[in-house]
Amino acid sequence: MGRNTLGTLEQAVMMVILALGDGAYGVAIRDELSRRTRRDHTLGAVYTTLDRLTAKELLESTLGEPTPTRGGRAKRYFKLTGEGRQALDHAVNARHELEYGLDLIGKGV
Amino acid sequence: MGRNTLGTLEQAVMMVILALGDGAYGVAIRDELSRRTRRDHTLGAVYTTLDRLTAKELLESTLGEPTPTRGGRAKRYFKLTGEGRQALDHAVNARHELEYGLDLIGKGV
DNA sequence: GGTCGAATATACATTGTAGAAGAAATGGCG
DNA sequence: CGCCATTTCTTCTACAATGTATATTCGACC
Repeated sequence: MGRNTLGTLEQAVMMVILALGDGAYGVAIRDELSRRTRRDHTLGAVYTTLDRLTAKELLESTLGEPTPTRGGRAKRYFKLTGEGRQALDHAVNARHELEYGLDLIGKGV
Repeated sequence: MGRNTLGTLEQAVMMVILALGDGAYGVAIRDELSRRTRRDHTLGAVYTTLDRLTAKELLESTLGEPTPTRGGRAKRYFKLTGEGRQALDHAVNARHELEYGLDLIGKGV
């Protein structure tokens, strides 16, 4: 069984999906991601990550209905699978283990 | 000035270096890293990361004295530069921003 | 048809990871 | 004493996985 290690962006995207709940589709994910990280992420980067996570079965997606607005094409909504949830939890725990005992000057918080 | 984004392993290595203080050299870093992440990291992986972070001037290193024990070759000690400290802080803050408001405490789903 | 929101395809750069090889030190034995 | 096996640590090299950007396609309005 291959260990499911997660990259920085992958983790970020998964967290954003959790934060968005329903309503987590490509463009919204990109926007929220950019907002939270204060960095400009391109749509391509986000979609590529979504695809890869889906291929690893850490995410699953469903196609929604078109919305009656100009350009209102059907959106693809993403959510974590059980496995995805587990992988993210593991990553978060590992992270905390690493931060443990360190005084990282997090002033922004 | 290129943005200094940090990968998962890069951040982990930097945190371990902070945790080790003096005494942060290749092998010790590998061991502590493996212990904290509960994963087996090879020396090659660690040294490559150390090299790259040094090239980006996020780390600096000094060569120590040989120790009078069998195989006691001189060790190379690493520590964060100011820039490295800054980059790590930024990464940690971004992370917190992402975790903010999420219920991530995974009770083994 | 034009253009707008959304998604897919493609290409290349950076990071992650492993295994093998090279260097410097000591200890033991002929 | 000289020398080589052994130990510890570092460097080199190669390839897989992630990160990132740009261009292209798709479908829905007006």
